[in-house]
Amino acid sequence: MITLTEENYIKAIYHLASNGEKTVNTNAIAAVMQTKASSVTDMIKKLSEKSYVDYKKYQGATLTDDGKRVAVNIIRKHRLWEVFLVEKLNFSWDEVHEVAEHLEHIKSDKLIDELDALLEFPSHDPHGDPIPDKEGNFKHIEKIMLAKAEAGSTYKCVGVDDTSSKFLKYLDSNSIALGTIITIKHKEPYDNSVKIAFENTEIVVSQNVAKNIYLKKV
Amino acid sequence: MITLTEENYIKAIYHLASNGEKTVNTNAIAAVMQTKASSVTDMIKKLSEKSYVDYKKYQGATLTDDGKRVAVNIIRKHRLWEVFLVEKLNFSWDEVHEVAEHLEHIKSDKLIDELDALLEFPSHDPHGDPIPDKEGNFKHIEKIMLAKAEAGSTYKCVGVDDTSSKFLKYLDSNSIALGTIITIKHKEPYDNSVKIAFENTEIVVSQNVAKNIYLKKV
DNA sequence: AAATAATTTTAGATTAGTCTAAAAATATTT
DNA sequence: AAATATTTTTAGACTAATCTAAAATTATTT
Ligand SMILES: [Mn+2]
Ligand SMILES: [Mn+2]
Ligand SMILES: [Mn+2]
Ligand SMILES: [Mn+2]
Repeated sequence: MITLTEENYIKAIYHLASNGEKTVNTNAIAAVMQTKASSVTDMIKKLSEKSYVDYKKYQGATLTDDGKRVAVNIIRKHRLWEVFLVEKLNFSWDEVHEVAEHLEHIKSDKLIDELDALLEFPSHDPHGDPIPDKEGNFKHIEKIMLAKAEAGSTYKCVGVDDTSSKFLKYLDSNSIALGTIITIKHKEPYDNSVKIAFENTEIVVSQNVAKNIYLKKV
Repeated sequence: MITLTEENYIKAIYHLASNGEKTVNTNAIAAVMQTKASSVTDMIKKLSEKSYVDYKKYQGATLTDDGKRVAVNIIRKHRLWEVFLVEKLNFSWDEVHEVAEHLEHIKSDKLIDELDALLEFPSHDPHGDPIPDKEGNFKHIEKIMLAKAEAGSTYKCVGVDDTSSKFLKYLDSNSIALGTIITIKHKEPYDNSVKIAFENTEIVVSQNVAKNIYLKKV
C-alpha cells in the first residue's frame, strides 16, 4: 500500500531526475514539495525501506525500477485526467493542473483504462506532454525550443515547458496554442528575443518566453 | 478547511440520521466508519468545535445546517460520479460505489458543475437514489418497497436499498434492473416471499430481496 | 431502588507527516 | 590543507487519526 504523500514524493523525484542529472538531492525535493529538508530525509528513508528509491546518506536519492513504475503510472493518470478536463469538461489548459493533482491519486485500473478509451487513447496532454501507455512507454516526439529554432524556418507549436497559469494565459492572450504554425522571422542577438509570425500576426517574444515553447519542424 | 476523514464522518452521520431517528449515537457511527467508539468520540468533538455537529456528552450527535450542507454536497458528488462511471466509462452498477467513495472528495466546483452538465443534469444515480442539485435540493420520488406492493398491480423498478455488489449481481443474474416493469403475482404469507412477473419471466423473490427493491406504480 | 449491562468517554500510546534547532557531513574558498 | 559555507541528517516536538484498556455515565433488569 502506498500513500498519497509517498506518490507525490516519487513523482517529484522522477521529474527532478529527468530534468537533468540522475541522483536527486534533498533540497531540490524540498523545494518541489514545498517542505523542509528534514521532512524529505524522513520520507526518503521510508521510500528506501519500501524499495522505491535507492539511498545512501548524504548522497541523494534515485528511483528504483519499482519507483519509476509508480511515477510513470501517476504521470499517466495525471495527463489523462488533464485531457479529460479539457476535452469533456471545458476546462482551459491553465485550469487543469490543480485538479489533476488530486485526481491522479484515485486508484482504479478500470477507471483509468476506460478513461483512456473514452478519450480515444490520447498520445499527449493539453500542454504537449506525452502520455505513457499502460505499460509505461512514452511516445517520444522530436521537439526543439523556440529559442533554438532557425530564423526563416516554419514550425508547429507542440508543447510548453512552463505550465503555470500565468504563462499559459500569456500565450492565450497572444493566440498561441498547441498546433499553431509559427515562422521564425528574426532572432535579436542583443537580448535573445525572437520575432515570430503566425496567422497574419507578427509579435516579438522575450528569451524567457522563447525558452518555454516547444516546436516541431513542418 | 475540511479533511477527507471529517467529510466521511459527516456523511455517515447524515445517512444514519435520515435512516431513522434524529440524534446519532457513537456506536452506530463506529459501525459505519469501521472504527472504534473512542475514535468516534474524538472526531465528534472535533466536528463540534468546527460547528458541523451539535454534541452533548453521552447524548449523541446531530448535524448543524453547515454539517448538512457539507453532507449533501458530498452525496451530490458521489452520485454524479457514479452516473459518470456507468454512463461514460462502462462500469456496472455494482462496481461504481468504491471508486465514487474516493472521487467524491475531489474539491472543485467547476469540476462538479461541468460533470453535471456533461451528464445532462441527471436526477438519479445508478441505484435510483436522487442527486441533489447545486443548492442541495433533492427531487423526491414516490416509491414503495416491493415487499409492500399490492398483489395484482404493476410497477416500475425505480431503486434499490441494498447497494452491495452481491445484491446488485443477484438482480443482474435475474435480469432485474432500474426501469424493469414488474407485476406482483402472489404474496406468500408463509415466508413473505413474493412471486413477480416481468418480460415473459416469473420468479419468486425472498422477503429479504423484496425489502430491498423500490417500485413506483405505473 | 439496587444491581447489572450497555454505551460512551477519558487516558495514554502509536503512526504518518510535518516542523525547528542543532549536529554532522560534504563542498567550496582561501 | 584549513577555514568557511552549504547541505543533509538527527533529535525532539506537534497534529490528525487511530487504537486498547479503564473509568464514567446511562439504560435495563431484577
Ligand atoms: Mn499538470
Ligand atoms: Mn500537463
Ligand atoms: Mn454509492
Ligand atoms: Mn449510489
